[in-house]
Amino acid sequence: MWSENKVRIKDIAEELGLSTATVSNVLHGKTQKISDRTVKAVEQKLEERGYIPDMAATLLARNNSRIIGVVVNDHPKYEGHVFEDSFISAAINYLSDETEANGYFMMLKKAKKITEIVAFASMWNLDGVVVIGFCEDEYQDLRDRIRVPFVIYDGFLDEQNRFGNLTIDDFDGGRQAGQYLKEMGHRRVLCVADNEICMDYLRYQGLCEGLEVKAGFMKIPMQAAERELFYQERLAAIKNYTAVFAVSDYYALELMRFLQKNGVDIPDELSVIGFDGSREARNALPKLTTVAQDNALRAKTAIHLLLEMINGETDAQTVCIPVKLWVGDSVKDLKNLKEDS
Amino acid sequence: MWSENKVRIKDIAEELGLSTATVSNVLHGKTQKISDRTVKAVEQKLEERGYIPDMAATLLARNNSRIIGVVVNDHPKYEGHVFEDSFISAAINYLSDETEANGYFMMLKKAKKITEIVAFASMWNLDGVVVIGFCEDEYQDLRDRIRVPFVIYDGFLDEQNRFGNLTIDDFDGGRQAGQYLKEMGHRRVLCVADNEICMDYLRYQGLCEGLEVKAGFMKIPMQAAERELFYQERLAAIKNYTAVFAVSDYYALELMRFLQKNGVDIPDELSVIGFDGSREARNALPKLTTVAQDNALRAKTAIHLLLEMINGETDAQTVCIPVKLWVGDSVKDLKNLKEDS
DNA sequence: CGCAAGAGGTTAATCGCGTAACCTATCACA
DNA sequence: TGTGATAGGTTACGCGATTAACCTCTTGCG
Repeated sequence: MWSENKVRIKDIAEELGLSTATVSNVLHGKTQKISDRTVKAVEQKLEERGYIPDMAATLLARNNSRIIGVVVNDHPKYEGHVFEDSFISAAINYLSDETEANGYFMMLKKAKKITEIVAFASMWNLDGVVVIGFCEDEYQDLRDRIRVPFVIYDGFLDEQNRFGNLTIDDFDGGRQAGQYLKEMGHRRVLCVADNEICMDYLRYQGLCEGLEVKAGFMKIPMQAAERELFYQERLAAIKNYTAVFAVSDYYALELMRFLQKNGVDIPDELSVIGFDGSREARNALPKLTTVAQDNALRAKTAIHLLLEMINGETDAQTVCIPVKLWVGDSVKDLKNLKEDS
Repeated sequence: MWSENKVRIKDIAEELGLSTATVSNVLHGKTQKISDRTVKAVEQKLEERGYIPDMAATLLARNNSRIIGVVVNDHPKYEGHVFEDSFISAAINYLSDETEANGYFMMLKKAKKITEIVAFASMWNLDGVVVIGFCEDEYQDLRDRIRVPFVIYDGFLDEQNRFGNLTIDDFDGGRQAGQYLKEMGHRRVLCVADNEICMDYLRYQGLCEGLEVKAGFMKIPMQAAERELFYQERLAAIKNYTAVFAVSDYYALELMRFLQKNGVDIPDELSVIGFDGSREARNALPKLTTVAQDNALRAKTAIHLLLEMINGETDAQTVCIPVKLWVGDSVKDLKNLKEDS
């Protein structure tokens, strides 16, 4: 119905009076036992006929698929929009490039449960999986059920090295922010987070270390709807500080907008610093200074770790990705008040 | 190495002393010729052993793949970040949901050339393809080379109905913006666009129609680097208007930030209205009023049109998606100066 | 002269599933 | 008693590619 039929190895072989094995061997560079003339002839015919391998047949015939699955937790908090999240979409973008660069295909999927990942890996004979956004016990569960290696893209500190696992150095990120704020002359700094454990607390501790003085800590509500009122009630308290460090760009930008709406000039009256290095941070007014993660590096590392695990070259291990401060316009220089530009 | 081996139809059949054909028929609901006892037994065993079909084998055995490809033009202007673009990532998100809801798989790919799409469709036996971001002659080329139906996600007006093609009603979008501005008492309105043809011009014409008066038109440079200076030189001219309509949220937000940086209050001194309904618009300060596209509807329509084409139920045709004004805080009410909250 | 060792292939099984064609036993009915 | 329908399956091939095992013809060499 649409254009002519698909070209198969068999067609190529028949047209040249050869067997399919020979054509297949040429395709895979196993030309030791084939004369140069034949190789040339096959290559030319393949080119001429525009041969494209059938993946279904290829997958079925060999025992590795060269497909890597990327599975993202379709968490309710995203309300069905996971792939639009800036961290996730960056992950997808870079993972796509990186799998392709290594000669693999990527298959993308949202999942709510671990069993979906297992089924996904099984049905497509995935060589490995990158998982994003699940929690620790789910990963333990996954480890017991799945038959291929996987890497946790947004992992956590795990001294036992149970998983292929990527983390960032949260403490160092906080420290860099703290040190920068100190250099800019800030001493009264508030840390804003929605909990006081794990990575958020590491970031806070790093902040204090960098500042060389203890920062304030404010635990904000998880529910977006509650936060506006929460901030409203604490506006005066917040204005007591010269700078606010939020544990994510999301919170930083939200707070920045709240403050601006309430007539607080950023950074003149209050400095704000975020964490993530999102595009939103770079597009904000003023540009949000933030502890930036290198998403490209993270994806590269994830795929390389996964491939090594697939090839049995390495065991499950936690790899730490460095972070680096990105300077925008949201932090005021208290020490050095001459302006440039 | 990782957990036990995969369960095949053959295993199920052997354990029950049946043939694989019977198991396969149960799996596909072809149970007319199978006794209830056998059906129950098979179903139970499938459940018990956790059978998951092998897609490679399935694809190979039947002549449709139930895979839909989504191919996005990896255009240089995105600098390798296509999947992070807000329009694109929304498309991916909704298309993923919609393919799954219809029992299809989605395969995602960046491509630079039409031939990559053709090869992609061929190697995976795609049933159909959704393409995003290429231009008209490329689509014509694609039509001649590909063997399966495709739908253009971000299409254009095409009276000849040569393609499966989605457009929005650009004229009506402009009209809605114009009408709203008129209701808000604006008469001196400037339209900002980077060209004066096609959809941008339709939006401009719609704007004038809605306003019931001719709007100004300003063609801005394509190059991001040039625009700041361009605006700077025309700041006074721009401030002569009471409202600016930009043909995209991207331009609207960029202009809004520029104006704010230059001390112009939005919307008190100047109103701004955008086009697209992006997340950035909703998160801006002030929230950007914008002509919103319904991305969920677009994806749903794209998949339905594609499936109809796949099933031969419909020919290639252009489908128009309605747009609807989303009211933020970036347009001042000039007529009715009493404020509510 | 006879045998081994390449060179240059070919044959045929296999991957897991789908499906058209075929088989067999039972029962009804003229 | 023979015939045909029906229920309840089974057999066997094909999908397209990979690959181990197997040919056959030269040529070299003791």
